[in-house]
Amino acid sequence: MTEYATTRIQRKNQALIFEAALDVFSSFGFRGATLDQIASTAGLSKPNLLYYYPSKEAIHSAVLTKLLHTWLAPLREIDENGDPIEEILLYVINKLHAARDLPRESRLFANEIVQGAPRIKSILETDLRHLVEGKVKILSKWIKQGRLAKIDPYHLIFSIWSLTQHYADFDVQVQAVTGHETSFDEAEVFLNHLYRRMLAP
Amino acid sequence: MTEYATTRIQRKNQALIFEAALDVFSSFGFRGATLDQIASTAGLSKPNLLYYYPSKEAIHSAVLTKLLHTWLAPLREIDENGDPIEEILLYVINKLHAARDLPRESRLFANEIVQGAPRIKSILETDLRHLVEGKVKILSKWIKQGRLAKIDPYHLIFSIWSLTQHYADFDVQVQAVTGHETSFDEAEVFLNHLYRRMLAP
DNA sequence: AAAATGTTTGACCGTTTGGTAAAATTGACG
DNA sequence: CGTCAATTTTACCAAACGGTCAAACATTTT
Repeated sequence: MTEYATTRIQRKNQALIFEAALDVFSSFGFRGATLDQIASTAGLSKPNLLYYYPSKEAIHSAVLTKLLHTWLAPLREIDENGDPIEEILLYVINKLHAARDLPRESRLFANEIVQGAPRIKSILETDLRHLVEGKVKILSKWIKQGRLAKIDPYHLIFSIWSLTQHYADFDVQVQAVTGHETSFDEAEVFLNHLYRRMLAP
Repeated sequence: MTEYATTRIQRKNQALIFEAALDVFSSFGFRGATLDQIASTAGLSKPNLLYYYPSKEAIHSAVLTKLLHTWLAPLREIDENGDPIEEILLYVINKLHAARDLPRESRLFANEIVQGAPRIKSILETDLRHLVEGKVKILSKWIKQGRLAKIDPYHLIFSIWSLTQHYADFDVQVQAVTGHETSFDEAEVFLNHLYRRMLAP
């Protein structure tokens, strides 16, 4: 580790740690996760874990920052030149699929944010805020052009986040209430109806 | 405490503990909360706290079960004999106001559920499930009568939960993105538009 | 006021937790 | 193969944690 290049072993173990940390942090939150748990999930000893990352905070921070980009990717794809309703619906469906395919990532952020986002608040206030601002401008333009219903664009984005991530973050509740595995197909039909109806100018 | 009647001091301290526990558990989750923190928030010593409740689990459980009823009250109010859309919108607005006025309660459950609801799963699978089942029947009837758009009633209820609780549970994110205190008035306008549009038959 | 009951506290305990030090082991490479 | 760096392990530490106990203090009851 004194050199700058990463060795084969480093790459392997960092990948193991990343997977394990994502698993454990997303299941139990920062405080609820323990280094022993992450270490044993990764198949390493605790001191070996701390050979790669200096602290629990460092692991958590590394996982969060690495995933933030992935997590925000669908929003970036909203295209100013596309059809307003189809662009938004594409975003909705992409987010829904992300909730289905990446539930750990969703819960990782949910855990962090529901507890006040102490470790990523600054990122939310800068990167996320700027990204949203840019997309809000596009949405506002579409509304002004009469191509979209007159709705608050911020709340539109919040609604997409909450409706899609709900299926990942509160999956236990969804399953407890319905009595069966969450049907993302049903959810897709529902959200499709909801957004087409509400967005029509 | 050997008698069954509660004394003046017991009532006072139990109220203090309840408030403190709600504060701390809703902010940090079960694992993240500590007895010392709850005790000092309540203005009591830790052994004194444990004089009233036998364990941390017991405090958490007491708070959860006591609040569950309050938390589910708005759903109970959906009236079979009312106007479908107005009944649902009343529920939406009631839930939104609950998110505004009782954010700690919202986060308490959010924290619990996002981590797999280990301590209330059985309640979700029985009480909550039965309650929702009853309301789903009403919604289904309304749909069959053509008084409501053809949507999945389960997902309709999930959508209301997620859209309203989002403003309490992910408030830091909402504030980080908008740059100002959450406007529940704006949210109300938005949700009113959303549900009227999507529910119209 | 004395007795009985209810309440509070300080001192303490065992376990878990995040983290460290140094020795032992493994791997890379001329 | 030998050497040096990279990796892993064993043993350990201090702090924080949930919880206990017996003694001290209040309050109510007789």
